[in-house]
Order: sequence, then structure tokens, then C-alpha cells
Amino acid sequence: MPRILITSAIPYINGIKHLGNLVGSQLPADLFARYMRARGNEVLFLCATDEHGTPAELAAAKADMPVDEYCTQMHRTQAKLAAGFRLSFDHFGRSSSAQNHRLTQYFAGKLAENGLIEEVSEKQVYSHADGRFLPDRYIEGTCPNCGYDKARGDQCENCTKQLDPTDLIDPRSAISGSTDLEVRETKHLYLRQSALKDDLDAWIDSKADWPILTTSIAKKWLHDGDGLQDRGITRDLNWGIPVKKGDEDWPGMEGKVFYVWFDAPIEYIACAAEWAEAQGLEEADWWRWWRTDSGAEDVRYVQFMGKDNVPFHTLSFPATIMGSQEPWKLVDYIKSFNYLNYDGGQFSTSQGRGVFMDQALEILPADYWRWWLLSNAPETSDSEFTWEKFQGGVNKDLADVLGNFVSRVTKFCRSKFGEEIPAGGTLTDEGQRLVEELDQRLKSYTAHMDAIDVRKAAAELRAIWAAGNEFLQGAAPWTSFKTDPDRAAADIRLALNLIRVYAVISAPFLPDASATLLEAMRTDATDWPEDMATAVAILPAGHGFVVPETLFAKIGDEERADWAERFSGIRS
RNA sequence: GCUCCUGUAGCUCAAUGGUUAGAGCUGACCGCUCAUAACGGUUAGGUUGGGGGUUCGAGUCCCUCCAGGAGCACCA
Repeated sequence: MPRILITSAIPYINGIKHLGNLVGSQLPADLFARYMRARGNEVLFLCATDEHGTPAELAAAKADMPVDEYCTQMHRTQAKLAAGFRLSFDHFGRSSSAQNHRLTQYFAGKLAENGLIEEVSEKQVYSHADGRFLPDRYIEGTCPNCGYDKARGDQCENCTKQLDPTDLIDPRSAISGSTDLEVRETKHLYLRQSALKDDLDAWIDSKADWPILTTSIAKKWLHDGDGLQDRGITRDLNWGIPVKKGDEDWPGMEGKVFYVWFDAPIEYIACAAEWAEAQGLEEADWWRWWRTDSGAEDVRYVQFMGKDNVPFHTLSFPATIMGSQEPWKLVDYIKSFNYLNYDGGQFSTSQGRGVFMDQALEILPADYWRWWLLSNAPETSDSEFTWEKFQGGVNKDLADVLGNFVSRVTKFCRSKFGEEIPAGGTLTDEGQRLVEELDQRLKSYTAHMDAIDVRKAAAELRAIWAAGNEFLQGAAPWTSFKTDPDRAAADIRLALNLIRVYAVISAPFLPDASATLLEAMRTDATDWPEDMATAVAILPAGHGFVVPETLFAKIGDEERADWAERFSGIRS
């Protein structure tokens, strides 16, 4: 049985994610995971929270909590929201786990053994008032170039000039505002990515089927200017994974931690270890997913992420794995997404602009969001969320096309034949044509899903739903019932069976609605349909069903206006 | 500034260099009455951002201009 390893970019811990974050990684990853499971593949779908780094410390300080406690609480919150959106992770881990500590230190040790770690002395700004070193972006001052007084240490937002923190006039801490700063010498470890440049280049070249969005970013970093630069992988922070060489201390690195972007991708691997432990499994059980010398040779590994994550997944993380010279699995396919904008601007976590995961679930069930976000996923370019588009798309596709089909079929049958699949008649010409059409459309749908063409798959699924309404209109069982009830029975038998088929093939997009339909049809036959003729004959004459509650209520104009108003401002 | 991406119907998007550039939504008209005033059908709507070039043939390749977006490494 084919095995698919799927990871979604791991969301940062410092708050609740917005819909743009969701549609850029976790949601399409879940769609793919559910589909691959439904097709009979063995799937391991992993995600986690990314918990280290300065923003986590600052968010914890703002919440007046110790950072580890803050992370535990936010992890719980994010896990709950993920469950609310029906994200079917096999494990939702934490980059702060013991497993990740061990593995990150292990990789660092291997890289050092292989001569790929360099110790570099550099000057960093230390703030006495904050009791910490300040990363570039947490130092503010006056730009020497344009005089803008809120320039950051890495770049002036006003004149866009690249800066060094020591260039700033009257530098101050962006955290406390303190001007009691001092430039101190500090030693850091650098990963010699430049030594792996040719290997990475060849590896990227071998990925001819990757989207241009993905490979062009990698190529840019590989070839621009002096080529791929070495990367610092340690920081002067308290919160993080202590710098160690495997199990051993690292002389001169006392009190330092690994840089968050070094340990975060390793959590993809550590998460499998967490999963195994949580399931009461052995090391061999997760090695068979990650070690090509232990059974992972035939695993297909697919990553999902927003475009901002691409450099780390195409270069830094592969450099870590290649540099270890151990048989860890490299990614086979990267599916990257552009940004979803909100009503004319960007979604923004820091500014609280847009709709956030918790708010979304407060106003509508997960399936509404899943459908709209996935059928409008920003695959080829940035796309935009507006309340009008959301209302229009959801009402038309879910309520009118799918929901109403279920409603008209089940209610007609109840009133004419009772709440069971009617007997009599044989497959009509209209029915035969529908089966043939759906056979073709199903092939097209699965081809799009296999290729992870999310929008195209959604469009084809919608066409499959619409074909049901078209069939009913042509067959008109409400007319034939008066003169030829057997004929009407045969058509309705087909239509009722179609509901079950729709439930099965729509489940990756609409897990809750799918479950509701299967329950209404009183069946647990969920095998993926191989051919339509067989699939639409699964429920036999005499099989009972119930008319389901309204599957998708429409969004009214007043509701839409209320929400547009409620979410027009900034979240406090 | 440098690099890359995008620009197609009122809107959202399709079209391995190959018939007359296609779908959905919206609009108009017709039909149906089983159904969530839902459904089906017909139809309108385009100098493919502008200009040049390559080619038997260009939305697609090249040049240039215009407009929008993204990335530019220690930021997560």
C-alpha cells in the first residue's frame, strides 16, 4: 500500500491564526490527507506549533505569563481550533518537545562532525534594561539616510534602505524604549550552507514538477550575488533549545539556544517521534516514515506552506538533512500558496486585521469556511476574501446546488414512496447518460486531487453536484410518477444513491456534511467509487433513510452586513 | 534599487505555440413546480494592459512601456 507523509507548515505560537494562515498550509494539507486516506493509502499527517524565538517571549510577557506556560496554553488553544476546523492531524506536536530538543541537538552534532558548523564572533546590541540581546528588528532609531525616526535595525521602512543596527542615530530598544544599549561581542554557530550549494542546486534541478513559485525562490537564494550564504543557527536567548553537540556540552555556547528556524523544521521529524510515543509505538514505527534505510524509501513526502516559508524548506532544512550525511527523508513535493487578502488589504496577525480562526467558527460551521477557502485557494496568485464573495459562493454552491439537491430528492421520495429506497423499474436512458457523465467527471476530479490542483478539483466537484440537478430536471420524476411510477422509482433510486456517492467524494472538502449525509442515508459504505455504475447501486431497494435537516442554511444579506461591519476594524 | 510573478468577459478564474479564447457567478429571457423563491435551458458580455517583433500560426515565445503583487537572508 502506498504511503504518504504530509506536513503542514507549523503555525507560530504567538496568537490565534487568521484565515489566510489556514488556507495557506493546514487546510489544503488536510484536504490532501483526507483524500489520500480515502483512496486507501497509508497516511501520516503531521503538524505542530512553532514555539521558540523572540516573538513568543514578548507575547508571553504581554500576557504576564512564563513563556513555557504561555506556549502550553496557546498550543491547547490552537489544537482546539484545529479540531474545530476538522484538521485531521495524526499528531499535533510542539517544537518545544523533548523529542525535538534531542533531535535538534543530534543534528547539530552530526553537522559539526561533518565540518559544516563554523564558530563566528559577531557584535550584537545588548539592552541592559531588557536584560537581553536585541535582534535587529527590535532596535529602533533615526535613519541616517532619510531621517525617519522609527527606522528598524534591519531596514528603514520609510526609505527602504538596508541598515545595520549600529548605523542608527539615537538607537533605542523597541521593547522597552530604553536607550541604555551596548554593543557586545558574542560567539555564534553558523551552518555552512555554502558548502552544500552544489548539492542543493542539483537537488532543486531534479524537481522539474515543482511550481515556479517554489523553485524560483530557491534559485534566487542559490545564485543571487555571492550565492547561498551561511546561516547563523544560534541566538542569545533564554527560551529555546540549549546548544549542545548531541548529548555533549558545546564549549563556548553556554546559555545560548538554537535559532528557531533551525529547530522548527526538525520538529517535522520529531513530531513523528511524538506521535509514535503517544500511540505507544516503537522507534522503528516512526523511522519507517523518515529513514530511507528503515523502510521510508517508498514514502512520498509532501509539504504544504505559504510562499514566505519556501526558502527554509527548499534550502535550510534540506541543507541540515544533507549535511547530516544520514539517510533521513528529503521532501518529494512542495505545494506552496500565495496570500489571501482581506477586503482590499492584507490579513494581519500583528494588526488584528481580518477574520481569525476562533471568530470564524463562532459565526459559521467549519464546512462553510473549508469550502470557500479551498475553492478560492490562492494557488496561482494572491486572492481576496470579501463578504459578498463568500456569501455568494457558499449560498450558490453549498445551499442551492448540493443542499437543495439532497432536499428535493429525499422529500420527493418521502412523499411518493416513503422513507426507503423505492423498488421497481430499471435504469432509464437519462440515468445511463448521467452515470456515463459522472464516470468521466470522477476521473477528472481524482486527477486534480492527485495533482493537488485545489481550485480545479473544487470546480469539478461542484460540476458533479450540478449534474444531479440537471438529471432530475430532464428525468422529471414528479411528472412520470403520475403515469409510470416504476420509471420514477428507478430515477429516484439512482438519485438517492447519488447522495451517498456525493457524501463519499465530498468528504475531503466537507467532512461534517458528508457525515450528516451518510447518517441520513443510514449507511457506512464509504469506499471510494471506482466506477459509477457500481457506486450508484450500493443502496438497494427497501433500504431505509431519513430526510436530513437543512444541510446548509443560506447566509442572509443582514447577517453578511453584520459580519462585514463587525470585522471591518481591528481586533483588540 | 535588484530579482521574480501577474495583467484574459462587470466579478472570480481556465486555456502542452495549433479550429471560432472557455467555465462559474452576476444580468436578460424562457421553461419546471419535486425542492432551501431553490432547479434546468437559452443568451448577452473580450482589439487577451499598450506598442513592436519572431513564427505558416501568439493569450502563450522575445523586446519595450504601463499597472498591480511578492521576495531580497538571521524576520518569524
